[in-house]
Amino acid sequence: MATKQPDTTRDTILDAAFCEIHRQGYQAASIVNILAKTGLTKGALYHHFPAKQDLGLAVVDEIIRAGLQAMVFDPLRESDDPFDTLLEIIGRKAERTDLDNVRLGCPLNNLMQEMSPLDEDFKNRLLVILKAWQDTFADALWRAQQQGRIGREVDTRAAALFIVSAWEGCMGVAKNMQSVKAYRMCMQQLRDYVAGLQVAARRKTA
Amino acid sequence: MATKQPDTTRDTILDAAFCEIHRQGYQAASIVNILAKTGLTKGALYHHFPAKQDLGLAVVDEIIRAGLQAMVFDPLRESDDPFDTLLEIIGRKAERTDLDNVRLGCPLNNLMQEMSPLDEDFKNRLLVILKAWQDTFADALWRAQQQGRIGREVDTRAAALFIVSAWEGCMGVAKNMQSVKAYRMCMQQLRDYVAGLQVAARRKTA
DNA sequence: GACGTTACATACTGATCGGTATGTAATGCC
DNA sequence: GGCATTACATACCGATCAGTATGTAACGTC
Repeated sequence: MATKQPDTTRDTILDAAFCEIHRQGYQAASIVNILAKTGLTKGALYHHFPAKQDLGLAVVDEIIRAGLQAMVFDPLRESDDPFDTLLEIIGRKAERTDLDNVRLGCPLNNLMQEMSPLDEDFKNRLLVILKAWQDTFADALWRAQQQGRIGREVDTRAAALFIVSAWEGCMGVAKNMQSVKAYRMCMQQLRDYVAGLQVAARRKTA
Repeated sequence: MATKQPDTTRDTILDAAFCEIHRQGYQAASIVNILAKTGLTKGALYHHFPAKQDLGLAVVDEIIRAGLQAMVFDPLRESDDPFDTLLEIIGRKAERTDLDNVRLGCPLNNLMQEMSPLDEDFKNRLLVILKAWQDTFADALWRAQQQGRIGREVDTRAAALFIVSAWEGCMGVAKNMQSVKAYRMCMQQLRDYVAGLQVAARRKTA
């Protein structure tokens, strides 16, 4: 490091923190471990982040949320053919996920499971992402419905919530199995479910 | 406590440990917290369990696994009408789940997400439960298929894996939302998916 | 009813944690 | 080019952690 570059330093810490939190979870993530990866010291970290929680929340906002926004939310919102785009996103996600992704799981889901019952701030930040995800899917399904691609009887918000849930569930189970194959099999089932929305009226089973 | 009852003491510790782990996660679960709930001391705990990990694994085997066995696995395996029983289990689970259940989430899923990448012993024990779950569902679907209740084109093992995944995903997402309503909505979608297996041939979307 | 064993209680240890107080060098501004 | 201010580094602190060493009382066996 030639000179002082505070923005770069901050990003370095943020990236290392994301990595450590992704591997160990937030609570087990060690400040000294994070710093060891960066070659920096506590002075640098606590200059940019007042406390460990601020670092964790910054990871949520600036890495996890931003990543989902770029990979899923934006493409879907900007698509003129949201139904096919949704199917494509699910399929591509299944294809591109490798063993490392499966091993560590979804960062969003990991943090939700760990932190939601323990910390209100985390819960609220994560909830914003989750709602945005559900809203994005619900909007895509609603537009698909307007386009006549899926049946009018489909409850788009319920379906959107279910897709997000199943999506995270697939990753969670595959993570425990440490199996890319299981993940793809599971995501294929989800894809079939979504594809099935476009044809037949579902029987009422209440 | 009148006299010494080693089995009772062990169960007391085990129950308190389950509760603490369910609330805090395994790593954040504090031995002293567990003991504080029981009124016992470290001497008692480390007499019955050589290390914290043994306590955690005992919770997995003797509480989580045994609970699922009694609530889900056994009823489904013993049922002569596995398809309706499966639908009933899903519906009853959605009905009986209250805010406390949603807040803390599924103990199995919590531990899978937290411990699978970190500890081989935990991963393997949890994997046994997950496989048993998938196998139970797959067997139920297979028998339903033999009975002509669901279509011959259904991949029973893939569907079973998906049901388990979506089940856990519903609870995980509802946990973050802290919403029983969202959980029930999500589980209803899962129920619809399962119910949908019995009628139409799914279109191939490969 | 002595006696070895089981079932605990008490007191302590080293390691690690997040966080802080303080020092210092680079930077931007005039 | 002095001079605050920013951007770090270093050294340290109290709290908490899992685990252990030791003591002691109840128990089963004869």
